Amino acid sequence: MKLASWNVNSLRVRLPHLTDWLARAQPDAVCLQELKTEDAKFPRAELEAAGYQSAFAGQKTYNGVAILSRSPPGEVSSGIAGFADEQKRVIAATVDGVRVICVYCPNGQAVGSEKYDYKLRWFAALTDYLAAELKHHPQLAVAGDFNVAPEDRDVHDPKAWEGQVHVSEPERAALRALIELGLTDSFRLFEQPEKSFSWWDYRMMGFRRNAGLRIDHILASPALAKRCRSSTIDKDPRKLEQPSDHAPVIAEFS
DNA sequence: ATGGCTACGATCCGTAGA
Repeated sequence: MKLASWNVNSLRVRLPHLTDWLARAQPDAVCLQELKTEDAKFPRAELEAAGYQSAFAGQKTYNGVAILSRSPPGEVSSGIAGFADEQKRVIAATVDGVRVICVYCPNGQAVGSEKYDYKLRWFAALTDYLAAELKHHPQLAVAGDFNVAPEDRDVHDPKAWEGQVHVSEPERAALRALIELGLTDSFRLFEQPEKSFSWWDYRMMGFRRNAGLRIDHILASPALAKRCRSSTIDKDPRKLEQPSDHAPVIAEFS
């Protein structure tokens, strides 16, 4: 099973890139974030024509998540059970026997802000939710935009970013708490190039300078991690005209 | 120098992302 995650930063704008990429990369399932579109405008037919079924939870302008899959998605649910949230950031479905949970974690804006507090509360709720999901689904993947760079090697300039949102210690601790449920960062199961990132700022020629962060992750449960055969970041779509600021991340399972 | 792009929705800029 080839599983991918991609923050598309507007599904409407990125649909041509997405369908081209699906045809080329041939994933079995894809988690999408930042659809920025309401459900009534979700391009279900176009994606079906590309060979993918869709489960989605969208809203106007902001957020929005989807899971695309070649096989029919089962047991679809959205949101975090027990955590009331207007923002559409989580959708889950069972695909080919794997519980796939697609997440768009809050940005946090700035350390100490209201949005930062929300980010930390959201992570705590997600951790409780995943603990319960893991009990029911030994084969489980959490894939998405976590908006946290786990370690300094996931940051192009750790000194410049020190203490900032996306790398601050409370955020990293929140991600660690989630990982300590028994999840594995699939990317780090394998030797990787130095300075591997999944997001680059649109400004200041961030991509050309490789001034990026690795904030998009595919986490695997113990049983699923054993099946992981590769984990990569596909930078090619970031090179196109009018790209998303994120690149797709991919993990393959036997 | 705290900016720099991009997308959105409603304009002719503000909000948000990261």
